[in-house]
Amino acid sequence: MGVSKQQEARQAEVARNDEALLRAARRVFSRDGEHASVNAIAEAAGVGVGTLYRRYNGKAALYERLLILSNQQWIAATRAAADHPDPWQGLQDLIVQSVEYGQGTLAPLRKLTSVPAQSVELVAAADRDFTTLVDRAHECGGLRRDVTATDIVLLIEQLGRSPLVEQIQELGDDALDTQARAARRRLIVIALDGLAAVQRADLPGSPPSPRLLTTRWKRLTARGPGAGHVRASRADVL
Amino acid sequence: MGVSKQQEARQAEVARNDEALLRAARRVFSRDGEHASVNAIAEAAGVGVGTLYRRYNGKAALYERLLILSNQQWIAATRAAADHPDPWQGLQDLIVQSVEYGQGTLAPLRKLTSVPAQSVELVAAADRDFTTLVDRAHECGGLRRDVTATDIVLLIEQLGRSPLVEQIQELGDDALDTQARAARRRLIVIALDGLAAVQRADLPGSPPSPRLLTTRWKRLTARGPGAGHVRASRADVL
DNA sequence: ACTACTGCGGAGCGATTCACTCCGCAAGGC
DNA sequence: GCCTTGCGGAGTGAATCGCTCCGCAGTAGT
Repeated sequence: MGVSKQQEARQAEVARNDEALLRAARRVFSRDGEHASVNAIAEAAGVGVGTLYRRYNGKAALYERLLILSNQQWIAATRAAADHPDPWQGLQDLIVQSVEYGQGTLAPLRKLTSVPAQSVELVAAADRDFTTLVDRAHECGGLRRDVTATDIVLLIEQLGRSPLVEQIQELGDDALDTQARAARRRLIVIALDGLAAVQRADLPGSPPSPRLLTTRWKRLTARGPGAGHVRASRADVL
Repeated sequence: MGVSKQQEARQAEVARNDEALLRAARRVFSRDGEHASVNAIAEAAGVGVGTLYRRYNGKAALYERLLILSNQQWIAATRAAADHPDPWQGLQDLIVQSVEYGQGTLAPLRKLTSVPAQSVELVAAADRDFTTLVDRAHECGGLRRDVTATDIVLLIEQLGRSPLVEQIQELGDDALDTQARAARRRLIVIALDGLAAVQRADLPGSPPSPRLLTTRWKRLTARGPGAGHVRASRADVL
């Protein structure tokens, strides 16, 4: 019954694999929608498909697990926001947090599974809390009055999927990834400023490099020597 | 050589088919990215695949055509915006127009084809015009100073793909589609207000119906009688 | 009435990709 | 030496892919 240090290390590795799987699954499901394939998920997680199927009964089960986690995130985030002394600041934090988590990005896959009934009532309650929070943000003078809770939910969904971040993620360059996320953060702040009733703070970080618009068109796999030069241009795509 | 009225009517129908094809192709490519299939495009356009292949050599050729049209839209839009007497208003119009056109949404398919060289230089010139426009919008006091041209391009791409609009489009309900687009328009205005240096106008239209969040989960095809009732809930997906 | 022509839908083709199974391997415990 | 645990990925039939091609409907010409 004793648990050796090796066993602990092994279990830790298992847990890391599991987390990588869930993270990769969320990314691929979000990016590819109903066309997401288990092979793509396993590859993105850096594991074999066998590992995926040892933990989940199939694609639908994995998706359902992600749904539950996402619901939990929403419930926890609304609760935390409601506890914030300043409703408007609490709402802003909630928006940033939810956008960066990708709240709402799993939507197009609902054909895969039906609702996990275990959390549907909790989510409904969280939605009510959220509406209350929006009302309080109105009353405290922080949130502009012509914006509704529905507007904000739509805004979160709208910002959750970022073409820039998704495309740059495929390049696998961590530094670039950080830049892309920082660039999106600026967009979020712009939107938040659009939500504000009054004053305005500076945009965070330094301005995004225009290279962000071109670097992502680089090929993932360098081909033979001499053919590796690819002119990147926004004109490639639009 | 005389052209009869029937022939004219026939050609008009052909032209309508062609436009439906392009419109559907843009929608499907934008929604499904690299997983977009020609069958899906033809079905969305309401034509057979044969009709698609009579006009285009293949998927790549169709995509390339869309790229060229998109480039032309960008070139024309930047030119028009540069001609606007008020740079800030011209920029705002450009943003709204480009977002609703879906400028930037074809990006993930670049593997299909290489750049259509015919317009790459024109696009580069349009990009320069755009940067100039942003500078002028800064100088005239309309655009907040810490926002760059890159920020705005990213913003256009970010708002171009709308989960709400895409999902509701699949329902095929025109009235609902109009509502969804109006709701997105509000998000655009919120973002534009976040870009503004000073004052602020009211959000356009009436607030979006919360039903927008649930209606889109309805099944597309009603099943047998008695099984048609589907509880729609945001909890289904997040 | 008959033929020629045009634009069309979609059945069908081989090739590819899908979700999923299963087996051999590596590494530590006993 | 043998068992257990966790793993990667080749292999499976089924489904879907891009694309071709044929039969059909409607009109013009004779």
